[in-house]
Amino acid sequence: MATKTRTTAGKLTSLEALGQAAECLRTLAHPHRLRMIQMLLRGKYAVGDLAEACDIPSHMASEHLRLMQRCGLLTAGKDGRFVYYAIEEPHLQAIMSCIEDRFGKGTE
Amino acid sequence: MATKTRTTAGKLTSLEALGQAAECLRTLAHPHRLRMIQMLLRGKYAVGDLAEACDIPSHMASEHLRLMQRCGLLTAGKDGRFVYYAIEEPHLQAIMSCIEDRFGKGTE
DNA sequence: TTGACATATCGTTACATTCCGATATACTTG
DNA sequence: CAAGTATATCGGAATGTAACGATATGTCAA
Repeated sequence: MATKTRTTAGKLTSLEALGQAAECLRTLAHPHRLRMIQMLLRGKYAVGDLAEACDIPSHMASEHLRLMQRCGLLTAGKDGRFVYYAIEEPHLQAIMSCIEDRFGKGTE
Repeated sequence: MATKTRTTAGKLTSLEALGQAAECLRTLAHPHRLRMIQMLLRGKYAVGDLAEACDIPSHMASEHLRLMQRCGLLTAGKDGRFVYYAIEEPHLQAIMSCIEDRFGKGTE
């Protein structure tokens, strides 16, 4: 067997916990969902606004938002006939910063 | 249509770029691959070590590592009959910190 | 060269996800 | 109440992904 070179030790996160993390990351890993998160990190938008920004029908936006809500990434709140989702997971800002740093914030 | 409340403005990342980001995140989003990355952030391990830590056959570890290499997350280097993968994407440390912060580093 | 080991690739099967049209619910206004 | 709008849910078709056994390549040591 090969050489194990321990440097910074410390316990590893359990595979079970990593499974939960993987579930969140998989939910995050969709271009339309990423755009919705990027928008919600910056302002307040209803489902229809997010759908329009992604160029998809609003019933599909609704499903994407539901998935993210189920993972605890977002929360939902009604205002009249509009539904506003908001960022719940605080680490989303850091992760989005990584993405913007690597893939660009949009050509100014 | 609903009210758009612009707060912090700035251009949005293109859907194309977000598609690439989503591809990377999808590759990341697997418990065994997350464990491999967590280990490689801390030390040097060969394929067999990573496979053993994930309790999977080494040919499957090899495939996971290949996927991560294709996304530019890892690089590979041979040493004799061993192959050592190493972190290439610098943001992996920040993302793993988010995961450890939310899901735990392992019970001490 | 032979045998043992480390890693990689191939082909298949089972399962999950995405997308879409159709339909349903909820709220507002006339 | 009826009509219009915003959002949500359902069912199926197409596609993608994970896991596995079998097999292949490459390296070392005798």
